Amino acid sequence: MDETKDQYELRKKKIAQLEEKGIESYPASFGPHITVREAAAKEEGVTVRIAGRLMSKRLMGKASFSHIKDYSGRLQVYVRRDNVGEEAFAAFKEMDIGDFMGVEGEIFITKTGEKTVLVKSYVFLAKSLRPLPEKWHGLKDTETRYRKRYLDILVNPQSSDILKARSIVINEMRNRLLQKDFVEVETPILQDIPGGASARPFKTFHNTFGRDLYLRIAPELYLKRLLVGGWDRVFEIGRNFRNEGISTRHNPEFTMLEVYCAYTDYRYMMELSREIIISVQEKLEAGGFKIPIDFSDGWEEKDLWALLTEYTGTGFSPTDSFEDIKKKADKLDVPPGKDSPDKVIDRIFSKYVEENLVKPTFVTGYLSEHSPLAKRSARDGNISERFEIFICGQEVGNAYSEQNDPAVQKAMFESQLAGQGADASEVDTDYIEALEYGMPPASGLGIGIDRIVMLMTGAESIREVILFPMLKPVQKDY
RNA sequence: GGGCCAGUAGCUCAGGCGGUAGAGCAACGCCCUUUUAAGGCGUGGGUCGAAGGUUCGAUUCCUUCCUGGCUCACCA
Repeated sequence: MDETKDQYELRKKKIAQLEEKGIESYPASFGPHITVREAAAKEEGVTVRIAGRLMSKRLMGKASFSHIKDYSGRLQVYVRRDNVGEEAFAAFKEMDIGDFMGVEGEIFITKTGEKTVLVKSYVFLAKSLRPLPEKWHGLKDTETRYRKRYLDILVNPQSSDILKARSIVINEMRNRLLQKDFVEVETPILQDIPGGASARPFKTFHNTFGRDLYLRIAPELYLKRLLVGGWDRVFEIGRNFRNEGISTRHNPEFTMLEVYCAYTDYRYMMELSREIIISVQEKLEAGGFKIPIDFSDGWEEKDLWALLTEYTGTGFSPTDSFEDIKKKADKLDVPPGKDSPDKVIDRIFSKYVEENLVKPTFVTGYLSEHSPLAKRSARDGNISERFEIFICGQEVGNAYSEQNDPAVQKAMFESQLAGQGADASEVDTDYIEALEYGMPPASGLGIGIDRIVMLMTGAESIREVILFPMLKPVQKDY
């Protein structure tokens, strides 16, 4: 039989059959109803109206048990010929798994103790033309899970949970900051001078202005302009774009929280970051998530150079010359390459130290020449007032006392530019001018939200915590 | 970009050291009014990732390519 060849064709024909019977295959709405979760909480005998997707169907001649799923959960429904009538029951038998329906009926409890809706009437709400992934194994193919995320979150509860955790994380961060009197702002994503970090930007073009623009690599310089304007406590949660490698920890667009607080220095940000992360953990745990790490322990401050010395067994000091560092890198089997000293240090750090920083740790002691936007330490001009947060061997945050001296800032920009060569953009003179009007002393913090969600959910890949991660574009005939 | 692994039915997976493939779920038909991975009997469904090569013959062997995953390099 040709008709049975293709499930898709068959289901399309069912739409025509519905229309013949005068049943709309894609009606506009269902009307008042409650969620599946709410319905499941009702007592026996209560009449409920619910709507959702048909996820299973166990048909026994003249009756059928099925499960209906909406965003709040699943509930069993029991459709009996004697309750809905012969015609409606025949139509129900024609429904496919994946179709949407709305039902009205009475709550009862089955022999096996499952709360169920004894359906009195139902309406067809939308047709599904393609068969859903397998009910037991779900959808496993990684590529398909990312490309067709709607199927992944539909049939794989663990995927859905991780991505919902993300929403809780962001909300909790936002709420905490709002409670503390921070103002949430949105600054430009399209920028003509991409600044605030060192990374290669994405380039785009504005037709009316006839000029190149860049997708931001960080919002930092705009947020600090707000400090100049007297907005003393600001934060932004938003997307940054960096035109660099993709890995299990890097997506070209990722979400950052950046916070700035006037009249405080980087020590304030230690407290704030700790508070934010712990409250996020508590919020998730309250929502039933099991967090694999205890974030309440740790939060010790450790010196970069002491850590390097401890874990490599080689003495490191901030006063080491580039030659010294290269020699030590060589001994430690780290290719020094042609990079600047901070990159070599970073590489040694990644290889020997990072994995040991399991408990939340504030790493301090970063060289000021490689932290152009940070203030120098009053005690040691070589060192910046800066820390990075490491948890579970991953860098999740970066903070410093903000450089607000326009002359020093300008000099830092210029020397940084000189060191970059071909890749360099230009000095953001507009930003320097803003500083010249005066910026209060302030501290700033950036937290990578994707990575926090990874830590909180135990996700192995950043792609598990981003709904639609960047994949190579393909032309595929589905 | 380098290395390793993978791609077989809508989904989850077997298999084949060369003779064009199987299971479960899903689908189709019949039976079944408390099932829950419902059950029973029966049926259909595949350019075995793509293209070349070797061969009488390739899904299987070889080469190249595509896609993905992990990993290294670079970055957050």
